[in-house]
Amino acid sequence: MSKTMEQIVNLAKQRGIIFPGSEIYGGLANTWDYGPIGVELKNNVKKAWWKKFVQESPYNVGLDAAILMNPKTWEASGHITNFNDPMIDCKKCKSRFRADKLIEANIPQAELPGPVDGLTFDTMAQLIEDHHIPCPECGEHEFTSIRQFNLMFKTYQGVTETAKDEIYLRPETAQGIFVNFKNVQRTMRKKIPFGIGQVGKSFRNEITPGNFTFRTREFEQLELEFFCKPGDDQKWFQYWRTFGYEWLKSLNVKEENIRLRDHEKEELPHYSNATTDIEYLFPFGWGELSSLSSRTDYDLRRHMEVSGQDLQYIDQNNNERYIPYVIEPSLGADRVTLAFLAEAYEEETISEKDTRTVLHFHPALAPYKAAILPLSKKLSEEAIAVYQELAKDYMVDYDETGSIGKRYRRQDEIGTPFCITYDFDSKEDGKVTVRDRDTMDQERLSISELAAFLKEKTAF
RNA sequence: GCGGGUGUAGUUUAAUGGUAAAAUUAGAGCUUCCCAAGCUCUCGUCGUGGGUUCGAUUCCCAUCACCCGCUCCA
Repeated sequence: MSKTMEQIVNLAKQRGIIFPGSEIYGGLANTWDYGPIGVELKNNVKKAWWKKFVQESPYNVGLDAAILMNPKTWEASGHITNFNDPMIDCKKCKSRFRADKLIEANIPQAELPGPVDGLTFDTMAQLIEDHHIPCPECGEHEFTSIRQFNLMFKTYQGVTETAKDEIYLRPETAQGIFVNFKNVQRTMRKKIPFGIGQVGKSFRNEITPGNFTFRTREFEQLELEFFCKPGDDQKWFQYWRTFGYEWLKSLNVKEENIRLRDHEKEELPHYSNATTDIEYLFPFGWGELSSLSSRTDYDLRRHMEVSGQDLQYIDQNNNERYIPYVIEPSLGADRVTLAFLAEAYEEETISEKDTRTVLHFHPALAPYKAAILPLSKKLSEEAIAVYQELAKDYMVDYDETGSIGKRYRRQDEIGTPFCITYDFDSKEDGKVTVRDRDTMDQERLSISELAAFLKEKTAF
């Protein structure tokens, strides 16, 4: 059955998964707040990532670097040059273009006064004028002046707002890893190959955010920078490519909804010699979840140049010195969370008049692992005792309001995999009924069996 | 940022230049006791700010947000 973003957004708002940001003030464009159910889901996504990419990895360790970094970082990373786009608008058809791309496409390299990247806005405007470059959309030649779009958020360190104290919110978490490469390698006594994983917020002034939490200006990344010997990069690229793909599949993302897309040479970013996106088929179309990049030694080399520090790795075995190559499998935490939400969403037809909305999350991702539902309020006391016992180890819900059927449906809508009913026999035989969200199968278990059952089912 | 569209209970929809209605949801109670049952009661709405008007949810302007398209996307 088809699903739409609208249905997912509505359910998210209705059930405490994701709310529009600052809603009582009329909102703030493209900000979203994770509600009580959503924060559990997203935390579980982050936990599941950390478990496979850091905890269980024989190679990798973790890190949590600061969002605010020395501005030199962005000079070294290339963000100051490359995150600044010269934009120009056609006055006739209102289309917008990048002035540098317009010049590249219309003027042969040889006729330019230098590389396009290095041109001033004035020179670019003059070139567009002199060559009478037409609008690619409507063919007219009537452009606005060139304006600069900086995709990095600026703020000030200290209380005075002078240019000197201007700093940026990080546009990616990766640089926090690169600047700590030496610290981590030395303190953890790591030998190449090894990786550093990090989960954290990044900020980008995207021109067009949208599609719910898919593209927002504040977002969370799941990043791994994997350092290897130059020459081994292709091998590790393949390794992490499979690893990321398998990770998604192991969390119940269907194969037909994921695809790997290798970038053409022309669309490779300046730091990369190979990039593969993992894309997911959202209700609005294919969208990038993850970008696996082979970054060569670009980042460490640039940080060496700008900082003057030696970031080379010394291989003690053969006294070899080199700048490690980097493979970066990184994921968008909000995007992956949205993908799991979209993947899990289903409207099931039970009978002619009856449908139920179900989120078929992998139990490891489910916000609540189980819900305790007493068959009658007369059984509250005993049922609450079961709830409290389980709450020590699991995120569980308790609900005694309304009919039992309604309570099942409520839990289905937030993806709780197991509903546990405490009935009139429970007091006698010490057993409860466990109902499986997906199969609707029921099983009668004692409390100790229940603990083992949940442990097995929610394992990842 | 540009063009187009939309904005009425949590949700889906009505009506109206004289301060708004239904269903559903939510809450309380009765009943039932394993899949949205029934009954009673209750809470809850004109995105925001101006203007016109005796009076604006309705007309006008601005703004904010959302949707579609474009531009962009490390």
